[in-house]
Amino acid sequence: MGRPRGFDEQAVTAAAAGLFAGRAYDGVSVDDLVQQLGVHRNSLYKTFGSKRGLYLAALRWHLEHRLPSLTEQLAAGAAVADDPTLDLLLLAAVERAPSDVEVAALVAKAWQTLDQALQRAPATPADPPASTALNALLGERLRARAATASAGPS
Amino acid sequence: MGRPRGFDEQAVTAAAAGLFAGRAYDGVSVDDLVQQLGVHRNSLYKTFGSKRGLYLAALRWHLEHRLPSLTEQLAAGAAVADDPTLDLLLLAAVERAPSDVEVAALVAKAWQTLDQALQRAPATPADPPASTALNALLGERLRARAATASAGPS
DNA sequence: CGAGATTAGGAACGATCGTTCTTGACTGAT
DNA sequence: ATCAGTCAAGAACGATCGTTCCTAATCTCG
Repeated sequence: MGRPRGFDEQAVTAAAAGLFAGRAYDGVSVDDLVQQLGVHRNSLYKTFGSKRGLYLAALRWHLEHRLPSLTEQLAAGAAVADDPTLDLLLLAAVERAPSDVEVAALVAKAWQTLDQALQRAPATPADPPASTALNALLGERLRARAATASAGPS
Repeated sequence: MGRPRGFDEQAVTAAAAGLFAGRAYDGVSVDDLVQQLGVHRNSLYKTFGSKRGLYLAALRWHLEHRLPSLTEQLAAGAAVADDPTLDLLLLAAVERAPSDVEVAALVAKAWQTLDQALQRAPATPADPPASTALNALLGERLRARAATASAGPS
């Protein structure tokens, strides 16, 4: 009953995550989302409730669909240089988590998953804390991100 | 000639850095700055030119005045858990640097300084790349920050 | 073929953003 | 004392923010 949806909710969610991985939360306006995702304002608000709702959905989607394969790659020792999932997590942790408990919870869960995956990496002789491997990875990605300044001041 | 300035420019710069270390750039409004710093709008714009000007001044000030002592502590092996300088750097690197080449340059310079300081840390038997120590430190601070969710969603 | 329901399209809302302007109070040098 | 120059106080600006509302267009089902 009623007109069918003209967009794929999952595709939109994933695309939104791409935007949120590139710029800060406040740097992505609803107009940007409407334009880049090709979905109308009304549909966005009907489907996700609010900008924050879309953000949370995007974060959740990435954590659920992309994080598993990412952890596999990491556990296999592969270098994942520019995975957008890491960027999304980085931004979520630094910028959103301190002022949004729901984001903080999602980020904490992601850390947990990644820690477990990295601990089963090619064994090190000593026994480092479970977190050191992920810390190093995050630091590395953080620096790589800071080095990719593309646009002008504002 | 003229009425003397009613505030200490360095103190204001430092205080502004404190605000920018706590929230994202877009999350700190000019009204916030005016209110928290106790300096009038006009004075801020007269002194720093713009919000971005104040941000850059704050970042530069912290890098020039706080980073040296921070590197000393780090080189001495001290644990600097909650230094606001690190938070400011973290936020600058993740959120501002990708879209502001000037911030990116400052951040890169800070990395360089910290790398050198950390490489002279209590010698490790092997010879890790110069960056690994800092990477670990950044990762650690990143996670600590994400875990301190205080305020509600919005 | 109509009801009923849900979408797309786009204008419009109040709030807040960064920035500028106007006015008057204050200070230091002449 | 006077004048010039700076600062303080706050109103005001246009732009943009996230969100809502209204009006068709378009689909499914009886």
